Amino acid sequence: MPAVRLSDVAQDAGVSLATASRVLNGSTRVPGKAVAEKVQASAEKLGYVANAQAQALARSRSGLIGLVVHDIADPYFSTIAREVQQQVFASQSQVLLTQTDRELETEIRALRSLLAQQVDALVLVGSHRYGTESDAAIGALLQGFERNGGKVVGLGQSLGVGRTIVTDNAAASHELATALVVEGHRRFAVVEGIAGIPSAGDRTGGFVAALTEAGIEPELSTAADLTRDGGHRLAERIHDHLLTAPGPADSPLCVFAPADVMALGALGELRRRGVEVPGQVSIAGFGGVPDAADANPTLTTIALPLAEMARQAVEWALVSAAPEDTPSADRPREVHVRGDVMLGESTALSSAV
Amino acid sequence: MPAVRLSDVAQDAGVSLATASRVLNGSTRVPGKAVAEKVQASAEKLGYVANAQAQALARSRSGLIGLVVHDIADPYFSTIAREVQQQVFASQSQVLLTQTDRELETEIRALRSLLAQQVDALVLVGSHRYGTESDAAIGALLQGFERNGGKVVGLGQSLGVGRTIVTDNAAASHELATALVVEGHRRFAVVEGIAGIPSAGDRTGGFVAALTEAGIEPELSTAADLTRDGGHRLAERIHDHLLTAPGPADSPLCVFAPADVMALGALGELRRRGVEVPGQVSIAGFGGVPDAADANPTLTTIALPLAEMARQAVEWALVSAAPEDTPSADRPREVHVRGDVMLGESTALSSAV
DNA sequence: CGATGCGGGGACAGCGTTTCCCGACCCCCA
DNA sequence: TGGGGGTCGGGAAACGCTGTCCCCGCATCG
Repeated sequence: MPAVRLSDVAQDAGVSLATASRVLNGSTRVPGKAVAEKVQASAEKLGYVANAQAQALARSRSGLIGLVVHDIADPYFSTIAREVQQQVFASQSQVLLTQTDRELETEIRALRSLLAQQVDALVLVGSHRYGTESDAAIGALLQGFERNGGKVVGLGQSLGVGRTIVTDNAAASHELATALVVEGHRRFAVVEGIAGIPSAGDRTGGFVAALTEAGIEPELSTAADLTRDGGHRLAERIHDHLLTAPGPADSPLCVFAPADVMALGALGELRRRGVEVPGQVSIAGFGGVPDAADANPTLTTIALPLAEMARQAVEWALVSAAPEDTPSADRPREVHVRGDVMLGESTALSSAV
Repeated sequence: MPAVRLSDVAQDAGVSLATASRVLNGSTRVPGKAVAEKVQASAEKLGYVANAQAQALARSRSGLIGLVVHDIADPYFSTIAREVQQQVFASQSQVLLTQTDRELETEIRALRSLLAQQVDALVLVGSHRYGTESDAAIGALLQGFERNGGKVVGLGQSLGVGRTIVTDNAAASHELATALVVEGHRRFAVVEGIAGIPSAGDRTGGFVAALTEAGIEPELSTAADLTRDGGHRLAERIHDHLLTAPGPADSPLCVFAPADVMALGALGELRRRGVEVPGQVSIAGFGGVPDAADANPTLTTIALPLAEMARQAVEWALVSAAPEDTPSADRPREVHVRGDVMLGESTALSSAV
């Protein structure tokens, strides 16, 4: 009835606990072939499954990786999560999934429980900027974790602790805005930065900076969540704005949503409201989720190599804690990935259609 | 340097290990107020975080829930996963995420590791049908798990073990097909059942059955993965088929993809190939993911209450193992959820446009 | 032929908690 | 004032496994 333990196997095989353990796990000491086979047979027969908790306790290594995302239903995060889980699983470890909902409190709770679970490493995707006043608690948790031998990998932006895979949000958005202006866009709407989510702010910031350089000021800046539903809300605002400020008929309003899922939501809602995209409104996103390429119109966005980023993160998360020596040359603290401007149909101008 | 242990706290507070444990966890015995506060203070001061592994070992309850999905990047699964994680986390437990990639071997490995982690419950989403020859291994694992007090919840179809939240795939698809025929569709293409994924087969099966009742035979049946990319492939086949069998101009070919993500992928690829949807081709999916409503054209699909299903699953997964008595009346082994036919623009007929 | 290795197996002490059991103390009632 | 019941804190034994140390026996070398 109760699960079969290692001692059961050892007894069945007529060997000691130590020997059974050595056989069934990758110990440095390899037992004799005959004994090994006997143990294997017993384990098989009894259906032995090692108790990972007990192993973790004894080894002080849990084989657990904590993954922290804002919202797993967002394709940006789920695309990354997919790859992370696969890689981690391939390395005999497990992924503990947590979501923050973009709430600082939730994130702290999540980190606390991950630490309690003795995760070997933490992969934080699209997180807050640590080191600022408000989230000192998180910074402290992370630093304590690292000091105790845990590995921290940030995906999307710098953490001030651990290693990070960063995209230059501002630069990419700058590039995107420039491209759009070059294409002929003159009227813009952006999403206001969201407190605690600097990456979104950086994106909007870079975008606006490029506009400023081109002598353009966004005619609308509105706040909305970085979710599909936030996109719906954004679309409402756009729609309302268009009623009061239709502008020249041949000049569509170009909307920049700092997350693809938001842009996709906006696309849907705009269409529901009878707004033509492209045509009356252009829209661009950020992230390069697979959905963007299949959308109608195809979504203009910044394409990030999400799978590669995830792989890099896992690689870092899984390196043996041993070589803690040279964090400089061949062991960079930070890697930059480029986001490529992908001009889709969603920002096409009528002259170009 | 090493993490602070309970004994450190006890020592700092000048109490015994037992007392400290009682204070810092919801024990039945409540220690004296003065002592409790002293312990709390010490814990706070030292930054004590309980070692969940050790607790699990001592309590023989890990607080871990194993979530098994085919592909977390599929919005169907990620929508469910979102809700599952939230609910589980709200109950102080954690989610261990695994993906099967629709591979039986991978699923077995995943289950094995989840069992090794001593998960309290298993939530299997869109899994295989157990009890058949090929996956007897999985059935055995699951039954052994349940016998040892683990809870098993299947989401999407019956497992033959544990409790399940089922949708009548065949009936819903039947209804969908009927609705499409009523709308005036006469030419159909379906996706062949995929070995090991009965739910997809059931869906196609129900769909085809309804067609047969209407005296219609699908003119194309093709195999493709239940993924976005499978949808792309499906679109290729459709496109090729249309070249050889264009059919009457006013009668579009209606394609049924047994997963929304597949339908969405097909939508994108068809458009890329210059096929009009609706118009030349109609397309319907299954699942009712949020993306379907924002798509252009909006996707005809069977809308499932994904969030509710997830909540029910977690509720079952978290019930205390105690009341193992009445699996009949108020504790049903199975709950059925209805899928609603949502007719979207993707299957609109020109006469109806 | 005796000493020295070495390979292979076993005993045992943890790993950090929980929990059972026991003893001490206090309060109340007789 | 003494005894009984109830409360509250501590000691210690698990929980299932790993890893260190030790021991035994055999082969090899001097």
